[in-house]
Amino acid sequence: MSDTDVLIKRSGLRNTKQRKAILDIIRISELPVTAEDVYLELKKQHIPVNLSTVYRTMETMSECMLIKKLRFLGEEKTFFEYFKAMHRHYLVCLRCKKILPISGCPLKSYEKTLEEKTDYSISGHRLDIYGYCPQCKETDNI
Amino acid sequence: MSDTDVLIKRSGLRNTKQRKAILDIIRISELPVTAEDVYLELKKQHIPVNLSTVYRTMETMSECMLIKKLRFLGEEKTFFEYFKAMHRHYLVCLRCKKILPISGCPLKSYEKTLEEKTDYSISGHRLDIYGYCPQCKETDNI
DNA sequence: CTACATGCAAACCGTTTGCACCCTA
DNA sequence: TAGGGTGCAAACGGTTTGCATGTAG
Repeated sequence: MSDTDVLIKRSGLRNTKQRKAILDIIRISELPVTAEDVYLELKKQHIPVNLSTVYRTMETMSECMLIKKLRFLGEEKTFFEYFKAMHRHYLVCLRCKKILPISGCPLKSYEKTLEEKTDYSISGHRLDIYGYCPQCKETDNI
Repeated sequence: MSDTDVLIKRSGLRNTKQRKAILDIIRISELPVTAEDVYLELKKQHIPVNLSTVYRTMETMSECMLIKKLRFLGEEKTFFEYFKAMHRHYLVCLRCKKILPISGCPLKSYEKTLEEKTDYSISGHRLDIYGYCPQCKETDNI
C-alpha cells in the first residue's frame, strides 16, 4: 500500500484507480496543475478517466484538505497543488507564465497585527508576486 | 467637463454616455465592483446599456489603466476598482463575503529583496487576506 | 464621413450536474 | 450488497465575439 493509498483512506475516501492516479500526479508535480493538466497526464498514462471525474475528485480532495486550490491573475483556470503544511507563494512571469515557488512567507507577524487592528479572525492570505523572469525581462516587455 | 470626461479623453477613448456612466460608477464606489454590479446600477439610473458593452468597456479601461482587475478566492466573478496610484489590499470575510480595505502594504521592502534573490524584475503583487469579520466570527464558522 | 462604440444574439470555455451504471469496502 | 464513485451528455454562468447599426470627433 503506497503513501497515496494511505492518504486517500485516511481521508475517508474510497480508494479507486482514478483517485490514486490523480493524487499521485498532483503529489509528484512540483508546480500547481490544472484539472486539464491532470486529465491529459492520465490519458498519457493510458488510465481511462473522464474530465468530470477529475474535477469532482479534485474538488473532493480539496475539501478533504489533501490538495489546495489556487488562482493566478490573468489565468482563467483553477490550479491545484498538493497540500503541504508549510504554505508557499509563487512568483509568476507575466510574459511566459512560468511559475516559480518562493521560499518563506513575509506575512507571519503582519497577520497578528492586522487581527488586533480589525477585530477580524484571520484565517490566511493569498499572495502571488508578478513580474518578468530573467529571460523575459531582456526581451521587450509587452 | 467633469473629471471623468477628462480621464476618458486623456486615455484616447471616445467619450460616450455609457463610458462616462460606467467610469463614474466605478470611481464613486469605495469597494470593488463586478460587471454585473455596474450593469444593474446603470439600469437603476435608467441609462440604456448592454451587458456586453459593460464588459467591453471595463476591459478597455483596464487596458488603459483607468481601472484595475481583481479576483477573490471563491468568487467566480471578476471585480474592478478605480485605478489609484496607491495600491490597496483587502480583508475578505469567508462567511458573509464582506470586503474591507486595509491601509498600508506590508510588502514594499520584501519585493526588493526578492528581486535581488531571484533576478526577476518584479512588477507587483496580489495580496488578499481572508478571515471572519467580527459579526461572523461569533456565529459558528463554517 | 469614418473609425470607433454599441446592441443583440450566439458562441465560448471552464466547470458542474443529473442520471444510469459500476465497483469498493 | 449498499452506498459511494464514474462516465456521459447536457446544462450552467461568466465572459467574449461577429456583425449590423449608431454616433463622436
